[in-house]
Amino acid sequence: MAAEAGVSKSLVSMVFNDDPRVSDVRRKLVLDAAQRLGFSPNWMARSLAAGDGDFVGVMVPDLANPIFAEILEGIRAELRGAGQRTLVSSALFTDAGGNREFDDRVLPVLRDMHPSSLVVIGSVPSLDIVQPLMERIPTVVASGTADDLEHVYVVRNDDVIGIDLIVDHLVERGHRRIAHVGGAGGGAAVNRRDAYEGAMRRHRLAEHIEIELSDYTTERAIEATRRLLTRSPGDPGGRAGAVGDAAVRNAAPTAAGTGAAIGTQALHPDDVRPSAIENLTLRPAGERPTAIVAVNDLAALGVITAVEQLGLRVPEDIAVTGYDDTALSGIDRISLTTVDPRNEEISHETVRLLLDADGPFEGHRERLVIPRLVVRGSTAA
Amino acid sequence: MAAEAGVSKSLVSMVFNDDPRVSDVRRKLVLDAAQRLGFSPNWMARSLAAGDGDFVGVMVPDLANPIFAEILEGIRAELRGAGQRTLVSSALFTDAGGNREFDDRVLPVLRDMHPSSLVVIGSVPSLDIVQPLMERIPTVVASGTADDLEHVYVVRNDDVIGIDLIVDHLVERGHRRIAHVGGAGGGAAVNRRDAYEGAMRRHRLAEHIEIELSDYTTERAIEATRRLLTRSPGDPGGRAGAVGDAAVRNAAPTAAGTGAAIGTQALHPDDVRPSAIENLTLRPAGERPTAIVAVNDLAALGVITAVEQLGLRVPEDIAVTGYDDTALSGIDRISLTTVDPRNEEISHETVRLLLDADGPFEGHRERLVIPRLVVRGSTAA
DNA sequence: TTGAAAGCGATACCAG
DNA sequence: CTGGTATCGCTTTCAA
Repeated sequence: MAAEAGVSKSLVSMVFNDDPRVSDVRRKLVLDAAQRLGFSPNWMARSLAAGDGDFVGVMVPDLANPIFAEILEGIRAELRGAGQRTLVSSALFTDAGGNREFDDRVLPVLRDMHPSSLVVIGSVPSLDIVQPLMERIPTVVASGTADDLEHVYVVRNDDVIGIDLIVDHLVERGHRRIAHVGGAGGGAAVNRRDAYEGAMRRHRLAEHIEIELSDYTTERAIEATRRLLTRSPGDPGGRAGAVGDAAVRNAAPTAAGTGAAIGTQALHPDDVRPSAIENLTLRPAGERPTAIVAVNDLAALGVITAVEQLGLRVPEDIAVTGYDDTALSGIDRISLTTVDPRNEEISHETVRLLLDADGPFEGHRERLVIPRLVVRGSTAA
Repeated sequence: MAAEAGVSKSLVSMVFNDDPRVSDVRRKLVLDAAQRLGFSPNWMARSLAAGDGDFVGVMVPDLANPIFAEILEGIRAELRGAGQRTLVSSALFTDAGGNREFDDRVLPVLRDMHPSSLVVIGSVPSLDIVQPLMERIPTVVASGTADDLEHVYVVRNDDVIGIDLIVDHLVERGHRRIAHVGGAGGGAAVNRRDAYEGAMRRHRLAEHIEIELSDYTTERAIEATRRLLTRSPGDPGGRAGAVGDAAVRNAAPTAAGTGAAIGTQALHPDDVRPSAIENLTLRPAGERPTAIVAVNDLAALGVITAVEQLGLRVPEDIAVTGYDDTALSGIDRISLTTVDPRNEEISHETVRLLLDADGPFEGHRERLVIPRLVVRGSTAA
């Protein structure tokens, strides 16, 4: 290559590194020769020698989750716009039990490639495995949590505001017995559950707080909703036993209880339709909730499914809300009232932070994006 | 590191490469020292020196598409099970116009990393950019097409069988005027359209062949269905003018016509609900199709939406089928009859081929997976 | 078996 | 601007 251009190795290197000290003549000489030979500098060698991969590493936990995919594409687009090279790595995998784990064969690769900064999408289990990396380069967690983690910036939507919008909306529509399906599965679930309780108290509806544990999946939400709305024959009056101003019932121990499956997408409700459904007795209309706030859209789908399988109608008998404003909720047949977490804004802020930063972040910071209520048919008057 | 263990550099290298020639004593010596120092060989340097990255590169076109995500996860799981390191790279991006293009900043990186084999998920535009790579290492395209491309193995479901299953099923249910929405957008669309025509002919229903052009998106399918089922006031009798045994009407030139958006997921039908819907007149019941075969599930969703917006019912007035058996179709509220392309099988075959191969493939081969019909409510009797 | 030396394909620094 | 040399962190060949 150096020979073809009739120049020195160093000059070639300088040209490809946009060194301002090379003359236009020489530059063209080198570039032309490169064109002729189809040469482009070996990225590995460069990265090895320079100690900087010159790219943004993006770690995404679960590509099957449309929310993460959406944020990912947003970030990639922004980064591209900023002239940054982006390498996506799914160093995470889901094992047989549905748990999410690091692939420790892939992680070292990412480290050795020397990303100049790091984006983690979603809450990752045991983020501390990437800790050494985060201490060296600017890292931001987009749409996830990273409690107490130093040197990390978190950009996410404000779940408290989002849930407030939902509850306010339902109360405005006249609902008082508003229940929550969610709370399990880590990540935003806890925030949303707390926000639900807070909003209910704010509206002086503390006595109607009712939480049925479910994670982000449609299946668990179906089960939770069934528990919420029925009373098994052998359990007469069981619902009346709630103590204090909050009735929290725990799910039977399932795989979901083991901190599994953050936002896993698994939508086949067919699989869980129980033949035992006739054995279940509905709670009386005057006692059961008239509205259910689901932790996310996928769970809301489960809620709707369960409600209808129990012979009730949405929204006439029970209003349902989701969270995330996934493509799902916009479908006519679903038409789900939900919260738009403004993922574009999250992507945008994430990239902005990354580009502004040089060197790792100091301390732990959070940037909260204001979400937006999207009213649809599932809460129609 | 070599110092810590009190051995030479080469010995360390040999240990980490599982060279059988090192003594157990020395091996333990090195491994212990590595443990103490938290050392692991630099992957880049190794790859640079050895000229082999020792990993499978996976290129995925569009992470927003749940089908690709599903196949990707399947492949990753299989590869992991086989002890292979997998690096996912989305060297593709979607530009402002919705077109899918290669990110030529990322591609060289993948090349320089020396993947030992390559998986391309979905049909990639201008696959020839990766050609030099494919000629060097075994490459298989999973669930996509790669016409005439040498040195490439293709694993995909058999669209002809899939569509045959669909049409057979509809005919069995008594349908005769069966239309098709699809044909545009590249990839499998053409196969499915041809298969539709073939199946119709086989059933002696050639005179009822009716194809309304749409790509894989919900939006285009809504538009196509509207065209299919209505006759605008200014176009009286226009439908009767079809010549020959096949009536193919072209979509008005839209962005979709430019070969854009293969399988893009964009499900917000809200955006396209036209105020002009009242101006449209339905084709008479005895003339319009009683069943619509959509090119995929996303499009089927559009078909359902359009049908219902026009005041017709699914399946009573018009039966609808999809393709792909995405999570969507399993939802109670949707309950779409569709074809399961058996993505697990595709993932499995893909990995098997990859592992069996050493060196690039000779010629161009295809492995067809037999799909499966999934009957649901959208074609209920 | 082991260890020393020569690359892999660049960058970085230095004197010219 | 040049050209030579050291370096990045490892593999590989080859003598000992």
